[in-house]
Amino acid sequence: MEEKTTRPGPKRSLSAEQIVTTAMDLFDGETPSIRGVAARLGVRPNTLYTYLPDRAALERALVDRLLAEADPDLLLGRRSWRRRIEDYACSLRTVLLRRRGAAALFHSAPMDGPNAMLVGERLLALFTSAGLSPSDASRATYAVIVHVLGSATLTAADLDGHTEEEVVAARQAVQIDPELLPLTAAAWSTTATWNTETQFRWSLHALLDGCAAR
Amino acid sequence: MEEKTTRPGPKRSLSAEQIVTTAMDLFDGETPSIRGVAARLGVRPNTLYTYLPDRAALERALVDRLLAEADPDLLLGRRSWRRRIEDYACSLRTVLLRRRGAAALFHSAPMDGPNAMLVGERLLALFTSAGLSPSDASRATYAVIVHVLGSATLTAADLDGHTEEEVVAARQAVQIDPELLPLTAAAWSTTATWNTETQFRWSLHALLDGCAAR
DNA sequence: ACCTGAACACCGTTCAAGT
DNA sequence: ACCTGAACACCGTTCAAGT
Repeated sequence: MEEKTTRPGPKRSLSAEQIVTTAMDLFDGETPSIRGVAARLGVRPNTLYTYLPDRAALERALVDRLLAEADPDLLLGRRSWRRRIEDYACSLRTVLLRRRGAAALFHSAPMDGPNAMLVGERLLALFTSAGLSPSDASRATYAVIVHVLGSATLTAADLDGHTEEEVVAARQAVQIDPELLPLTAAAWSTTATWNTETQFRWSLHALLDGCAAR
Repeated sequence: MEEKTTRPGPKRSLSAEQIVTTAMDLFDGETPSIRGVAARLGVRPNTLYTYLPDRAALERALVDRLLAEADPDLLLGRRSWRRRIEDYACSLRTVLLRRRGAAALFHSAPMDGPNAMLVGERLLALFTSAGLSPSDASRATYAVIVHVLGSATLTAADLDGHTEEEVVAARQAVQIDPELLPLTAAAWSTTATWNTETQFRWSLHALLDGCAAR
């Protein structure tokens, strides 16, 4: 009677949770594949279909895990509403950059899991406390989500396993013809740092300024 | 002597341009595949490797075509700098939503083609005209790019072939428990419209406000 | 110089069969 | 109830061979 973990079923050697956990350890530049996860678990690919309807279900579960890994509690506490949003946003960015291929998941899987809803609720609370109407708070919430995911995805693609320093150095080395693209050439030292946390914070800051002004 | 199209080579039945053009017509929810493009051209998959080094090259070419299709000339003219940015941004969003699977391309392929550079230069000019320093103009440019691509990608995933109206109606129908998520429940009528052009314009507007305040 | 046949190492998914 | 063997319909890519 003590070994009933979730349901009576006794023969079950796996679980959906275990599959998702295994998949979380398999990020390496690609989204974990059904066959890859099965191989890691020492099982045939089609075995996973006992626990998951399809690959999309795995992806949705991974999305929710990643949101939790960034620690939604960073949205609580007594720091300013802006600080709390920035802290969670940076944490999520870090999580998505550490697990290569994680950012891309958010663009094929809907964010409707429990952690997504929790993060949404807390962002709404923060924007409401900043004086926004419920409707504007909702719009601001999505604006922040778009920024974090869009930025993390582009940066993940650009890093592609290299460090931030390497990528910035490589971009700095590019020569822009000042005849053809004068402004691009003039601003290139900044443009070379587009995929850094500094840029991420700058644009998030600008976005929050614009939202707060509503 | 009149049939030399680009180079002397006489036997060549294809060209990289033709391959990319064929791929442009093949968007349907997935990124066009090497094998799919080859089949459409009535040729074996490996034939394409005569013209393209790999799939990544095809994707980079498609990204630049899509940027051009949105019409970078919308960034010119005598409308206000904000209007011009919003017009091009909305146009690019429309292009990316019309060609299903197009938005996802931007997250695997670098934006370093001629049209990407042109769009960048023009955005820099607009932000400079708004009073930003070269460095801030560069940061604002990337913030806008992140917003447009992030937003278009999330919306493309959410639409998945359905119309905006259908998706909004489906989200409106979702019931949120006001005990568990009071703010989410209260703001749900707005949250249901996250993937609309109205939301897109709202958050772009907020972002531009924040950038202009620098 | 260009195109192909054949192969390699992958995918997600289905379905009938075994235990 | 769970797992598997075998198969299906796909991928991108390589390489030796044909023209």
